[in-house]
Amino acid sequence: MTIKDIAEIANVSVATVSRVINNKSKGVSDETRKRILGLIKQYNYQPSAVARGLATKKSKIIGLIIADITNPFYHRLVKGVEDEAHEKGYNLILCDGNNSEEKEASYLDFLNEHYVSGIIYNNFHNISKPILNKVLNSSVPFVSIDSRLDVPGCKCVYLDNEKAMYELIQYLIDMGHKRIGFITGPIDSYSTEERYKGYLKALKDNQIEIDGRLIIEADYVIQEGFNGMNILLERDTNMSAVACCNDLMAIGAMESLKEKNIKIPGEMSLVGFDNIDMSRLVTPKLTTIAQPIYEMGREAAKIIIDTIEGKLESSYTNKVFVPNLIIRDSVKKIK
Amino acid sequence: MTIKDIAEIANVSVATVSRVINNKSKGVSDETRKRILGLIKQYNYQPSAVARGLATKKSKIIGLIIADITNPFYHRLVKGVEDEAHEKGYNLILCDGNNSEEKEASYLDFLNEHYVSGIIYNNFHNISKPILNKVLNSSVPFVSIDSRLDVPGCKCVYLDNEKAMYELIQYLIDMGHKRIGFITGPIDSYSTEERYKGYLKALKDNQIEIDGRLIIEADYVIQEGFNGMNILLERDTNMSAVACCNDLMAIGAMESLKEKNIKIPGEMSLVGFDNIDMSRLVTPKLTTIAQPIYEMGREAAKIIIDTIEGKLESSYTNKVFVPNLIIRDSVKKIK
DNA sequence: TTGAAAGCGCTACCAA
DNA sequence: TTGGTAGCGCTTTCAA
Repeated sequence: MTIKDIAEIANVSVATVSRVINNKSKGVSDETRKRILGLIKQYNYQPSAVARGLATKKSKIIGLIIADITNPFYHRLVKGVEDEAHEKGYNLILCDGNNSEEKEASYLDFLNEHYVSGIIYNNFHNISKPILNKVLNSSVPFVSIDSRLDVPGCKCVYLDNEKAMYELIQYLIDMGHKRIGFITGPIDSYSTEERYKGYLKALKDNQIEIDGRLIIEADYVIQEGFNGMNILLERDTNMSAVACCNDLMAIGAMESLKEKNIKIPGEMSLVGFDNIDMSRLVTPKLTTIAQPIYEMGREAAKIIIDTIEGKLESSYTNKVFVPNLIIRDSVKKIK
Repeated sequence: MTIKDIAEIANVSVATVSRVINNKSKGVSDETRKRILGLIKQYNYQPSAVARGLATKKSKIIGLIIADITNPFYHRLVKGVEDEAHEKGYNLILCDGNNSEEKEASYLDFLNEHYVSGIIYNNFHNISKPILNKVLNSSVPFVSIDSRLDVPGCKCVYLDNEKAMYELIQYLIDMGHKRIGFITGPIDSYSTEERYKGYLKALKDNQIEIDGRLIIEADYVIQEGFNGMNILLERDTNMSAVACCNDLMAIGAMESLKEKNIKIPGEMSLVGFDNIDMSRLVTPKLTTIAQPIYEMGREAAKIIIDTIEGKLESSYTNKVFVPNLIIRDSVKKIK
């Protein structure tokens, strides 16, 4: 069933049918419109998105590239993007970049070949030159989530990560901790870098010496938190607390401590970042930073769609979200 | 940059260029082929998937509809589907049906309008008539995951859920439990139904009386496990163990028990189903059933692609995977 | 308000 | 081995 069939049945031209399926307000009489709508329903006609795409060079699709679908951080983000998109009549193609540049590139090509109308991008690492060039060349609206890009025309939505980590560390300090371990994510990433800054600044502002032996770079997965804590524990650093750059690593660190029968928070305090579901289900419940991740997803989708539809106010810059400290049971007050 | 541009630059016809981008083995001399390939690279030409789609009525896309991306059960499934698809040159459109028929329908339309070549489908509930009709009418290859459909031409991949639950309950019985609570998923679903059967059969085979007050129907999320356990606890049933139809609900049940200071497994044993990551991170670590979910995803993708490419052996029926009991710390042996 | 027709970028068939 | 070209299902411009 094509537009031509409907046109023939309705005894009108395809142009007229096209006008009604595209909801053009003028150019077709109410009577004709109603009749055609009826036929469309009756014959269950669905216009080919592919043919429309070819004719218009547009689609109602937005592509969402994320680093790893296995990471619980993304789920509410995806929901947020999807809910917003769906409400506005857009569909989502979700791509798991798998933290691989090759895979990201392949997805970017795929999205372009399908004339997607916009791309929302995320990665654990800073965006690489080749990838960025691909994006810039394709000239589809692009928003980056969870990192700040200094690229003209590219909007970003992210958390104030420096502030977040600063608050978290300040909390630890307020609880009496001075020797604070730090397990970071990959350091070549905007959000990690900012969190690192927050850590350093909090220590500095409290006149606490920075000790490189307390700092470990890891990779945002449970296993790496586990390994990181093991290494930290081997170094004789006299630390009383460890801050992890995400909850997953904090949970890994927790496993490491449990394995060694080190009591949390009795002998070691621990904090995470993200407030994933798991963080309140482990024992002890993890103190962490909540990101309004669902809202961030929605905002990203909103920006993309407004851009696509030419509705984005020219004054719009980036959107920075505010962190929220969630105090639970994994930190002990020490003298 | 279109095929026409390349053809002009190369001084050949578009037909020839088409032959080389489609890797047609014959019809192009090696020399011409090499030259065109060079040009394509040089000008960074990407054929329009949309135009190809229109011309061929096909795409290299397979659609994956899942019930809820928030459920950790799906992540490895998605990875499995994706890895297999990617290796074979297909791309994935991931759709979160959100357990809503309306949303599923809308995604199905979307996928059809984009000429996807195959659809992999999952849902917590049994597939509804309208949805099934949509699928059947569209005549794209269709495989159902995690449930068994008796529809001609539709292949299914799923776990032997009855056997799995039977083993789990038998294990509980072997550990001395007789009064065993059961928190099910939505009962109008193939996998849940099978698990229910397994529960009943295990009790029966061991001459244990079935008590309806021990059984609660819930909805596969943490909160429902929590509520379910609350209700079970209010009924004076003298139960010593509870089996949940997934880990998420078991974890919710665990929260309920902890809240009431009921020791696990000291005073109440608990088992889950799925072996999601979380199940080994909670305290106590959860005894559960592992599904080879990544492999199930791969298999589903393999079937779909083989079907698309006409390579599926006509003898192929459904693929049933074997469960694996994972014994951890949440069950106590009683006399 | 309506229709005719060109064109979107490809594929595939038929001829050369 | 190559090229010409109709056609895929739609949108959009121009004319009626």
